[in-house]
Amino acid sequence: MADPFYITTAISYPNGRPHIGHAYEAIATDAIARFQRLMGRDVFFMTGTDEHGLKMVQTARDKGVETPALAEEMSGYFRDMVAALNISCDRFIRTSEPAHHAASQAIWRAMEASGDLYLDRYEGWYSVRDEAYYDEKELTDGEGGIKLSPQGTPVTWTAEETWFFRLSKYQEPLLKLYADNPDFIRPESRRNEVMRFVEGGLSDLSISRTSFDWGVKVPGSDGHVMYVWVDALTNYLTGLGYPDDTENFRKFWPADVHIIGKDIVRFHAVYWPAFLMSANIPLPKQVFGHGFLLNRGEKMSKSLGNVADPIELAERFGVDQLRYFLLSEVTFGNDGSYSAEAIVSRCNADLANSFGNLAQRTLSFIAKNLGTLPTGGRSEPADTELRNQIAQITRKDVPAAFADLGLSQGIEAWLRGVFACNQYIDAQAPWALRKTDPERMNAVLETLVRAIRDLAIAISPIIPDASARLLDQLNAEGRDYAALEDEQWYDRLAASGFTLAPPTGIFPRLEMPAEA
RNA sequence: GGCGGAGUAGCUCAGCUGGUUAGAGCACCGGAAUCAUAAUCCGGGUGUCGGGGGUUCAAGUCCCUCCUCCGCUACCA
Repeated sequence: MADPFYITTAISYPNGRPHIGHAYEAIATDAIARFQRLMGRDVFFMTGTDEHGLKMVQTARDKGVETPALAEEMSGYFRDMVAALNISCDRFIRTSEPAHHAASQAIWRAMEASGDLYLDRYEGWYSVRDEAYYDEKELTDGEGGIKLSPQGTPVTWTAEETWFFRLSKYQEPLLKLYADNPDFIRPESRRNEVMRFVEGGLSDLSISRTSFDWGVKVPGSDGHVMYVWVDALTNYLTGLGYPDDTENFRKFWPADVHIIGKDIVRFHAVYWPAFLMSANIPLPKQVFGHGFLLNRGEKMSKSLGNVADPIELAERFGVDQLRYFLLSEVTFGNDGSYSAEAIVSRCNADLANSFGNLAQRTLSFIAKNLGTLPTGGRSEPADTELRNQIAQITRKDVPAAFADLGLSQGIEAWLRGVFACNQYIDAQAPWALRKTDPERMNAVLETLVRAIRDLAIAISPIIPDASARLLDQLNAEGRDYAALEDEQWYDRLAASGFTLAPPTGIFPRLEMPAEA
C-alpha cells in the first residue's frame, strides 16, 4: 500500500478577500502535494477557512449582514481562488462545519481529562475592538478620561471567567520535542526563535471567551466559546474525521507537514504540539513557516493599495506562469518580492524562451519533416551525455530538492536541464543534418524528445496544466516520477505509429507592462 | 536592551567543515546560427566579497569591533 502523506496549509481567516499571500501558500503547498503524489505517495491535502472570532462578527455588523452569511460569502472567495489556481486539495475545511465543532469539543474534553484545563478569572484592561487585554502600562489617556490601547481603541476594566490551558506544564516536553526532532520546525531560523521563546518560560494560556458567541461552545460551560487557536488548529484533525476512528484518521494522522506563514509559527510549533500532547494525540512531523511576499519590496497593505488579487494575476499572466514565478523566484522559507515586470521577465526567460521554445522548435521540426517519431538513428557520445545529464536532473536532483521543500532549488536544477538541451540542439543542428546526415538527425531528435518528455514530467508539480498539455502533444502515457525510469516508452510510442501533429506553443510570450 | 539572521557583479542570489584565476540567472555589449514563440548558442565582469583590526603559510569563509537592514523577544516612558 502506498505510503500516506498528509499536508495542510493554514486555514485562512476570511474577513477579507484572498490576496497573493494566501495564493502563495496554497500554490506552494499544492506543488508539494502534487510532487508527493507523483512520487507514488497516497496524499491527503487540506486547506480551508477559519471562520470564527470577534472580527468576523464585527465585519458582519459593519456590513449589516448576519455573521454566518458573511462567512459563507467570504469563504466562497477562498474556494474560488483554490479552484482558479488549480489547487489539488482533497478537502476544503470550514471551521463553521458541525463536524469541526464536534472535533474541537472532543479535543477540549481530552485536554480536560488530562487535567490541563482550569477555570479562572481574568482581569485587566480589555479592548473589545482589538479583542485583547492590555497591560496598564501600555495604555494612554484619551479624551474625557477614557483609557486607550496602543492601537487607540477604548479599553474597559473587564473581569471575566475564562478557561486556561496549562501550557506551563509543557515547557520541558516541548524542548525535548525540538531537541529530538531537529526538523520539527523549519526553516532553521524559525526553529531557533521558537526554542528561545520556550526556553524563556511559558505562561498558561487563556483559551475561552465569554464576550461573544460566534465560535465553538465549550462543552459543559455555558456562555464560553473557544478562543481562536484551540478551534483553528483542530481543523487539521477534523479534516480526517477526528474524533471518530475513521480510516482517514488512522491512515493520515499524524500530518507530515503543516505549511504556514512565518507569523503563526508559534501557534503551530508551541501551542499545537502542547494541545496534542495533552490530548494524547500524536504530533505532526513538521511545521514549515514560509516567508511573505512583498510588492516591489514593500509590505502589502490595504492602505497602500498594493494588495494584489491572485485571480486577476492568474488571468493576466496564466495560472502556471504565476505558480512558476512564485515558486522559482522566492526561496521557500524566505521573503520574496513580486511585481508584474518580474513575473513577465521570469516567465518569458525560463518558460517561453528556454523551455517552451525548446519544445516548440523540436516538435515542430519533427512534425514538419518527419511526421512520425524518428527511430534507429546513429547515436553519438553527445546523445548519451545529454541523456545521462537529464536523467540525473529529473530522477535525482529535482525530486531530492522538492522532497526537501527546496522548491526554487528544484526548479533551478530543472532549468539547468533545459539549458543543456538548448546547447545540445544548437551544437547538433538537426536542421543542417536533415540534408547531410538524416540518420544522425534522427538520433538527435529522439534524444531531444526523450529529454523534453522527462523535463515536462519533472516540472509538472509546479506547472501541472502546461506540463500536461505538452505531454498530451507527445501522447505520453506515464506521467509520474516512476515513469522517468521507463526508457522504453519512446520505442513503444514510435512503434505504435504515433504521428506528431504540428505543435502549439505551451508558453506564449508575455507582454511587458507599460512603464508605471 | 537581549538573542538570532543578513550585508558578495547594475538587479536577484549561490558560495559546506578556511586552500587553485570568487560563481549562476537576469539585464547589457559583441559575434554565430536561422529549426523555433525576434526565440537559441558562443564570447565579454579591474566585483574595495558592508567598514576597520586580528589569527593563519592561506579568509566572503574563523575571532574582535563598528555601521546598516531584518526577525524574535524584553523593557522603559
